[in-house]
Amino acid sequence: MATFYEEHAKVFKAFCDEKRLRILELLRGGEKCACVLLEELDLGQSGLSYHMKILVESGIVESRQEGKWTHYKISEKGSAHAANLLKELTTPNTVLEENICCKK
Amino acid sequence: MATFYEEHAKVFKAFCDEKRLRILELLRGGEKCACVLLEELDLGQSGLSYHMKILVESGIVESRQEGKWTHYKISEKGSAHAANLLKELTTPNTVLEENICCKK
DNA sequence: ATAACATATCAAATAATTTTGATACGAGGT
DNA sequence: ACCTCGTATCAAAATTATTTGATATGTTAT
Repeated sequence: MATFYEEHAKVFKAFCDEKRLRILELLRGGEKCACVLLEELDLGQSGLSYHMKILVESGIVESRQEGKWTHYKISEKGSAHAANLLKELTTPNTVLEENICCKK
Repeated sequence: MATFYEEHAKVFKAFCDEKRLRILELLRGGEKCACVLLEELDLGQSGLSYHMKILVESGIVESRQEGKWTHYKISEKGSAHAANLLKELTTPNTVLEENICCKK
């Protein structure tokens, strides 16, 4: 199917998984480095890395490298984009098409 | 993991799948019955039913029975709830915790 | 250069989701 | 009551996502 469905789906993947929701909850408290997230979560190192990649690709989280550490935080821009997208996806189209259907 | 992560994840599952995004797009044009959706989509009858169930359970779509037909439309209430939730999940917590981390 | 550490990537195993076809259920028409 | 039609449910197969452990990459310190 067309590529922008994929793009949109990717954004919301951030919110579709319990582990990722937990991570976002932690990041609501401010920027955190991977080592801190690891301590708080029931996840192995590679598992965390996997989820962080999905979060970053969704645009909801941004990462910043500082020496050997990677810091993550919620992206305001990404969050705003997701919010706009959600609104768009659930708002009636301007085109007023009448649904003649199930004639009976 | 705790049950309200599941609840939240369920809401956004609506937007995580390309087929469902396509369905929502169709529903943006107004209420549609399953038979119409079936014509427009590359999906079998039971497949459509499967996705509609997920959409309804997310709260984003509501269904209405009319004789043997089921009509679906986007739920304003459900959409608003999702929008609020998204905002909540991406807005900094009030608690100003400082992250002493990676001391170096 | 080497060692130690933080994180990323890979591949295999496991689990969850989606698709598909068969069947069941409920409503309307005869 | 019986048949037909629209939709839902079920179970099996196919696909995709997640977890796990091993290894690779890049950074800093010695």
